[in-house]
Amino acid sequence: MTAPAHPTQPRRSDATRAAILRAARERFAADGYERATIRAIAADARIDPSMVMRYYGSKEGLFAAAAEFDLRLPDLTAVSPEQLGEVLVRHFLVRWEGDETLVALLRAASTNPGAAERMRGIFADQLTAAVAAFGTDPALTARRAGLVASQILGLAFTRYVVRLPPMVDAEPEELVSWIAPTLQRYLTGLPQT
Amino acid sequence: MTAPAHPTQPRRSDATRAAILRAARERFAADGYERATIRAIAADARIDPSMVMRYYGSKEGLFAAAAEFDLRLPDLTAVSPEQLGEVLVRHFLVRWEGDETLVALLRAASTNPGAAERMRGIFADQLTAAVAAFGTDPALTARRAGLVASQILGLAFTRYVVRLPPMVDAEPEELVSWIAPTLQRYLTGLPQT
DNA sequence: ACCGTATGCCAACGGCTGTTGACACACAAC
DNA sequence: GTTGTGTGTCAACAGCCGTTGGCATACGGT
Repeated sequence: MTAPAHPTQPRRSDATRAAILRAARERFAADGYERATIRAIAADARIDPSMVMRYYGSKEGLFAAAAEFDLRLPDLTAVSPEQLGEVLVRHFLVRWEGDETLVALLRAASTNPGAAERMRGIFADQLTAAVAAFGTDPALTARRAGLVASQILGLAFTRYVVRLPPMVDAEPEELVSWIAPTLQRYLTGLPQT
Repeated sequence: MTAPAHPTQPRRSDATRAAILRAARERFAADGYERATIRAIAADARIDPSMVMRYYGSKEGLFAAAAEFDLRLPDLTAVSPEQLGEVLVRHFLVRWEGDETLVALLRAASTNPGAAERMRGIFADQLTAAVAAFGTDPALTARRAGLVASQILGLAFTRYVVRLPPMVDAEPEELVSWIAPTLQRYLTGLPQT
C-alpha cells in the first residue's frame, strides 16, 4: 500500500494492468482458455509473464478479471411490448460486435468449468432478471430466458466462433429481421401456437 | 498388410481401435480438444498411449476419426411442409442425446480450428443440402440453413455444454414445442412478417 | 518346427506450460 | 543522500504434453 492521498490515487502500474487485460481478452477471444498462454498474453502487452502473476495471481484470476461482463440490458418495461424481440437482438448484436469479452467468455465456456459457471451466472441472473421485470407468468420466466439465451448464444456461436459463412456474411439488420420474431415469441408467446 | 482372404478380414486389433475411439469421444465431449489428453484417453481404453499414435498417427488424426459424423437428416421432401420444424428439432434432440460425438465436436470447435472447419462442413454440406432439397428460393437456401444451425447449435450449447438450468431441466417435447415454430419460420417463412 | 508380422508395453526425448524467487531500477518521503 | 516501496526483468523449476524408438510377445501361414 502506498497509502498516499485519500482513497485511491491512480497508480503508475494501472496502464500495465490495463494492457494485460486488453491482451488477455484478445487472446482468450481468439484462442480459448487453454491455448491462450500467459506468455503470449504478456508478449502482446510487452511485459514479463511474471507481472501477470503478480497482478492477477494466476491464470484463473486473470481470466476472471478479463471476463468480467455486464450485458447492459435495457429496461424492458420501457420498451413497447411488440418490439421486445427486435430491441433485444439489436442490443446483443451491438454489444457483441463492440466488445470481445463475450466472445472470449463464449469460447472459454466450452472447455473451462469456471467460464461455464460465469456464463450461467450472466444469463441466469442478468437475463432472467430482465425478463422477470416485465413479468408475465413467473413460472415461465426462467424457461423464456433460457430459450432467448439459446438463440442468442447460437447466433454468437455460429457467427463469431464457428464462423458459418451464411451467418458471417449476413448484415446485422437482416439478422435482426429474422431473429427478432423468434425472441418475441420466446418472451411473450406460448409454445406451439 | 496381412493380405489374408479377400478384401478386409477383421483384424485382431479392431477391438482396440474401437476402444480408443470410444474413449476419445467421451474425453473430447467432456473436456474439449486440448484438455482431452492422449494419455487420459489411452488410460480409459486400457492401452498404452503409443498405440493411439500407431493407429491414428497423431492427436489431430485421432480427433478426425472420433469426430466423423453424419447428421442422418431425414428426407425433408417426404415431410408434410407444415411439420418441417417439428420433425427437425425432434430429430436433432434424439440424435444428440444418443451420440456424444456431436457434443465432442461442439466443444472442440470452440478452440480447435480443424474442428471448427469440420463443423462448418457438416452444417454447410449436410444441412444446406437438406434445405435445398425441398428447394424454395435458392438464393435464400444458405441463409435458411445458417439460421436453423444457429438455433440448433444454440440449443445444444446451452443444454449440453454450458448447461443452463432451464434448458437442462426442460423435457425434450417441451423444447420441441417451443423451438419447432422457430425452425419452421427459418425454413419456410420470410424475415419480420 | 520356423519365420514374418501384428500387437502391445516401456522408457525416454524435447518442448511448452504455469508459476516462483532473486535481483535491478525508479521514484517518493524524509 | 538514504530508505522503503512499487515496478519490472531474468532465469529457472517442476510438471505435463505429444511423440518416438526399441524391445518383448503372440499370432498366422507354411
